Amino acid sequence: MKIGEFASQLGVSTDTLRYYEKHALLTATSRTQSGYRDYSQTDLKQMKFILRAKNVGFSLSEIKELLQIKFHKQQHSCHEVKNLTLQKRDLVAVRIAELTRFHQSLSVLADKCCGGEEPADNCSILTTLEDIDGLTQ
Amino acid sequence: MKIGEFASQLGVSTDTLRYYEKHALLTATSRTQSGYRDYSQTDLKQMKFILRAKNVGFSLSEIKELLQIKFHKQQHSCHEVKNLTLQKRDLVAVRIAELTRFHQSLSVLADKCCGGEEPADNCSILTTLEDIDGLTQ
DNA sequence: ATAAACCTTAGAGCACACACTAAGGTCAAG
DNA sequence: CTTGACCTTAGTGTGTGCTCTAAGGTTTAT
Ligand SMILES: [Zn+2]
Ligand SMILES: [Zn+2]
Ligand SMILES: [Zn+2]
Ligand SMILES: [Zn+2]
Repeated sequence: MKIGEFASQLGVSTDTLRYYEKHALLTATSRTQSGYRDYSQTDLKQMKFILRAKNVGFSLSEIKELLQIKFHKQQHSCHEVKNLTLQKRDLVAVRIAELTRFHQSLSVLADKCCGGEEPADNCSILTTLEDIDGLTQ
Repeated sequence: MKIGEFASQLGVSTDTLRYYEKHALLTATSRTQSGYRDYSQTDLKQMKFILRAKNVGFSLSEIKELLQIKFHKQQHSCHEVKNLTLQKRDLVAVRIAELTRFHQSLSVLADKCCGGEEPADNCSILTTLEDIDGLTQ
C-alpha cells in the first residue's frame, strides 16, 4: 500500500506519516523499486496502536517508549507499563488542576464586569488586574 | 531601576523582560546614557498587571490585547473586555474536558494492569492499545 | 506523448514562552 | 587600574506535532 492510500485509510496526512518515520515511530515495511514507501498490514496495526495511544493522551515520545516495550515485551514488566500510565495520568491531573484554577479566576473576573457597551474606563476586570494581588490564592 | 533589580523584585529573569520588550508587552520608560534600561514605578505596575493576567491563564498575545484596551480605555467597552475573558474561559473549559477524558482513559487502562514484575507479554495496557477501537467513545 | 496525480527529499515555518550563547561595552569597589 | 558584576545586541535552541515549500522523479490514463 502506498502512502496516500495508507494515510487516507487512517485519516492522517502523508506528512504526518513521513514525520512519524523521521521520529522513529513507524517505518514502512518496505519500499518499491522506485523508492515509494510500501505499507503492510503490520504497519497498519502499529499505526492504529499509535493513534489509540494518542487518543488517551500519550505524547509521541511516550508512545515511542510504549512501542519499545511492545517490541521487547519480555524485557519489560507490567510494572513498568503501569508506571508510565500512572505517571501520565498524574501529569494530566496536575494540568487539569491548573486549568481549573484558571477557569475559576476567569469566572470571578467575568462576573464582576457588567459587559455593557459603555467605555471600559471603570471596567472591573481591568481594575482587578491592576490592583489586586493574589487573585488566585 | 536597572533590569537586574527590576527582575529580582518581580521574580522573573532579565531574559524574560527583554523578551517582553521585544514583543511589545513592556518597554522600560527610559534608558541611561550608556544604554541600560531604566525601569520606573509605572513599569512595575504594568509588569504586575501582566503577571496577574498570566496567573489567571491569559497568553501573552491575549495580554497584549488587554494592554491595548487598558491604554485606550475610552475606545473600548466593558463588553469587549468581558468577551475576551469569557472566550478564554470557554477555551480553558474545552481543554479541561479533553484532559478529563484522557484522565479517565488512563485510569481505565491502569486499572486493567496488574503492575507486577513479570514480563509484559500479556500486559492488558498493551493489548488494549493493540486491539480495541474506540477506547474513548 | 503528455497531463494529472502521485511520490521523493531536505528544510523552513508555526505557535508558545522563554533560556542560553557569543562577543562585546559599562560601572563600582578595592 | 583591574576585576567582576552587570549591561547590550542579535541570534540560536528547546519541546510539541505537525504543515508547507521547493525542486524534482514516477505512474497511470488518455
Ligand atoms: Zn462595565
Ligand atoms: Zn467591565
Ligand atoms: Zn501484569
Ligand atoms: Zn500490565
